Amino acid sequence: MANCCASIESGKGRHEDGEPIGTNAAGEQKMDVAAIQHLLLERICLLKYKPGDQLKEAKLAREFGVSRTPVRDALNRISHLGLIESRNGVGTVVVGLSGEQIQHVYDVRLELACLLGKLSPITPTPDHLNALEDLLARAHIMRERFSADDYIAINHELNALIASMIGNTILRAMWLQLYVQAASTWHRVAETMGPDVVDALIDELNDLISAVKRGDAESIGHIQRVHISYGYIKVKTVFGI
Amino acid sequence: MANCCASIESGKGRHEDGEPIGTNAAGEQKMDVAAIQHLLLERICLLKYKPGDQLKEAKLAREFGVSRTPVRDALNRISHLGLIESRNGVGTVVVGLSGEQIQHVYDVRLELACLLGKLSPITPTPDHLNALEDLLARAHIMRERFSADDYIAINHELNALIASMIGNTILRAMWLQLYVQAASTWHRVAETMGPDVVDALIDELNDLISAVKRGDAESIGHIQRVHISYGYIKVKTVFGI
DNA sequence: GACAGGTTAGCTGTATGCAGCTTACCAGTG
DNA sequence: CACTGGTAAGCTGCATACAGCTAACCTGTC
Repeated sequence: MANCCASIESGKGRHEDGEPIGTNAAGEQKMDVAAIQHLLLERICLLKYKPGDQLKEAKLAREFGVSRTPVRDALNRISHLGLIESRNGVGTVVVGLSGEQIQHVYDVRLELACLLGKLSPITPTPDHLNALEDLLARAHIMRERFSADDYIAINHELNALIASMIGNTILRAMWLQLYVQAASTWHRVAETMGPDVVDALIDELNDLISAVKRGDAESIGHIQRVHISYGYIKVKTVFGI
Repeated sequence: MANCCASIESGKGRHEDGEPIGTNAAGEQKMDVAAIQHLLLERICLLKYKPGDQLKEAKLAREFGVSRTPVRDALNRISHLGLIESRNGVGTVVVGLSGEQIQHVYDVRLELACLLGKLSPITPTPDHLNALEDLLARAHIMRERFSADDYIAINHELNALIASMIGNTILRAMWLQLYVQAASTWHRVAETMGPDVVDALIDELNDLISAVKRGDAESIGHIQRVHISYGYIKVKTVFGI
């Protein structure tokens, strides 16, 4: 889970990869395209790759123990999200969405949240409840001692949990897509905000747990909407929109 | 526009492509990945490729005058739509969405339609009006003498026109994605329905023209919603949902 | 004639070499 | 010292050969 040896070079510091920096060269097992795709997206969401970072096909290929082809395939499959951009002769860079695009993403997320409970929601199971309470416990721990990485991880898992309650497969796919598009921005904002965001997260988790206990799937979307709106305001402040 | 020599083999008839059937071998100019991607999607929407058809990378590569690599890239970039499926050793086939998936697509489309006028719509220009009136004229001509291909083409262009009035780029992308996902199904239904659908299309175009003349961007989404609902009912009848 | 098993054709997945394009770097000149 | 021009390194885009897999076909047998 805690993969700390991302194959990446940040911004300016072009320090000529001298082969084995942190990557245990032959230690990685072969991954297929789907796994690579998932991993790359996760690294973008979790800020292991930040806007401006350069994703080099050859280096990723070495890390994953495959050739450039599967890596290229994975990059192509996530290209439609607008989070990476490949330019011939230059490289493939992670791009941050423009202020306008962020606004568009959030505007749509606010509207889609209301649909979560409307379009064939999945009734939460005890597993869902347990997962939520686990996240709440972790959030409480973090309240004592803030960690941006932990906050990001909890937020990430929470989103996956919410998505698993969306019965409409198309809506779920869009929900996940919008999350991915917003995640990098929001997490960078949350980093700068510090512990303040934890309280909001705890409030949200408490609301969600309460709704799940009542079996009130309808409310989950609206709780999400509140949380998204909260994040939107913070994002707007930082970006001066 | 009227490209009638699609590189494709339908269903069973595996008639051993003997090189030059209808494809002017070297006549095609080189296309880049984006163009190939656009063309493939259009062919799926316009029923040049129907569910069950096999898209062979090598054959497409020959048609477009490139190697398999750009074709594979294009296929990868549209794979997230769920309209094609590649299986090792078998081939890449066009897949029709399941009944449930169609339902999900239409349920979301109905909701998104209401947002068209809500999230930063673009005020229609005289160009939009002219385009709509052109489509209406073509629809009236088709009323005399029905042509499934013409109906499909008009519907296709209309959708692009509507999309061009969506200011929120994210919403526009989703709108286009949902159209592509629904297009193949709806157009196959429309084929079987025959001339009946033309009257509905004319009604819709008249409503849209009226709204555009009033400068009523808000209404466009709701007119779309009515039209989508009309199609949904027909689709449900055919698919017995 | 029906059926079982091997064989073969053909497809996608992968690896790899080459071409084209950018950019950083460095030497030469004012 | 500032600036310009050339050069080289490195990246993605593309082409191609090969490996692995699947399914259809054909032959031999009962």
